[in-house]
Amino acid sequence: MKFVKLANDEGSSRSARSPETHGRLITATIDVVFEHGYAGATMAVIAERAGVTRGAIQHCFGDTRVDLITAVCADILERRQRQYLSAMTEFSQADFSIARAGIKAAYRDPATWFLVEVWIASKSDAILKERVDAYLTSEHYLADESLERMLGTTEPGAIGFREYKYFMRALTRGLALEYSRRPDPELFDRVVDLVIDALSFYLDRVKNGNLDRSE
Amino acid sequence: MKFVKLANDEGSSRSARSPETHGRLITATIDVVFEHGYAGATMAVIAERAGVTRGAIQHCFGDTRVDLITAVCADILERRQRQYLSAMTEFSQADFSIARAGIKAAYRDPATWFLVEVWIASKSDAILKERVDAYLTSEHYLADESLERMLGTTEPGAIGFREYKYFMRALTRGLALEYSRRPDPELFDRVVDLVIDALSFYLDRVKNGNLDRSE
DNA sequence: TCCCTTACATACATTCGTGTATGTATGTTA
DNA sequence: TAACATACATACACGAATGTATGTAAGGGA
Repeated sequence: MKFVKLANDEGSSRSARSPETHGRLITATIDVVFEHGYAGATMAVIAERAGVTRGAIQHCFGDTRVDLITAVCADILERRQRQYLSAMTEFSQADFSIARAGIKAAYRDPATWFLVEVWIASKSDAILKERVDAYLTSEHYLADESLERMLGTTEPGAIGFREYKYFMRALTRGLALEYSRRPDPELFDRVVDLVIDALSFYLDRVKNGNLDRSE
Repeated sequence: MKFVKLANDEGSSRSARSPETHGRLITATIDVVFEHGYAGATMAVIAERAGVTRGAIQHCFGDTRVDLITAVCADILERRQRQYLSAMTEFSQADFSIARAGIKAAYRDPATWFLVEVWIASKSDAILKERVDAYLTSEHYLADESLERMLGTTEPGAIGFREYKYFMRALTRGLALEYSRRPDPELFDRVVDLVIDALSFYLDRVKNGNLDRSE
């Protein structure tokens, strides 16, 4: 039987195509989950988005769907660890402007919502849960640690710091959810600005004991 | 063939049981979606949770799964409209303490997360989307209107009010997500308190032009 | 008391997605 | 240049969930 030539079959040589296919499958997976949800991210849909067939997925990431999802989670975590390390060397003195930029970057990143979708799905899929739980937990810790560094000036041991971290997580994920429905970065960036303004102002006053006339 | 007697077959008379079954199926659906996600909320699982068979669902809510989900959405919306109306008559003068209570109640309500799950699922299911979109939009408007009434003192027309509403939505949904993973009301209530404290304090100062020494 | 409607329970077919196996073409190396 | 490994494409079987149809029991009105 004859094999139809696909779009990615032009230009690059065959042997050099594997890493590219690998990368395209990962971004395709994230994008499809971002747009259609985990349940809508079928192997066939992902393969079509990447411009390959299901066989390519099998070859690159293993036989099962969970293998693919797990690989994508690992890739995201690895990327974020690198980002975190480079950010840490770049900013020696942490303050609110870094947290501001961090949240803005995080809620827009389809990978953020991808991880949420995977986590939700893992609630009803024991096999998936077993495979990805370590990655999700690591990302959780990474985000926490990152926040502690970004907000270092507000004293991690201080009262309310744990609530603070949970708030940042909830806000980021809530914005990621809204963003997946309605990608309006300008609006959501203004939301982040408003909230960070209020929080930094409030925390600054709390530290200095200037809370008179508050509601 | 012989029919096995089920648990709900004792006590109440047969004709009086329908409204009860109806209600139990609705709460079962919400709970199962809350715990297992939309994909994990199978007809069989929902029926088992409610203590009936799939036939009961068919009889009460129609032939398809979308019929059931739609009915639950309608029920939630109706209930929230009633809550909204009673809350509006109860509090003539709105302030931040009402918003505080409203968010605390909303993020804990499994129905909040149910609606988010349904909305996510509707992204990859055209038929579901067509049926529930009106309800989701109505709930959106209801929440917006409710917020405007609760925060009436901060002048809806003022700058940043739209950002304010989106923030409340993102926070509520983000907390609902965290809550579905880890039901720790005390922790999340403290998060709400922290944020509302900061926001009310900040907005109060903005109104009075007292923003010196802010970060 | 007979019939009819309500309120379910049960059974089966169809579909859709995955898991698995196998086929094909190209670069590479001996 | 022949064998082999890589990098995919294709085909099919199986299972789970849904959609659909039919069966059964109990209460109420004529």
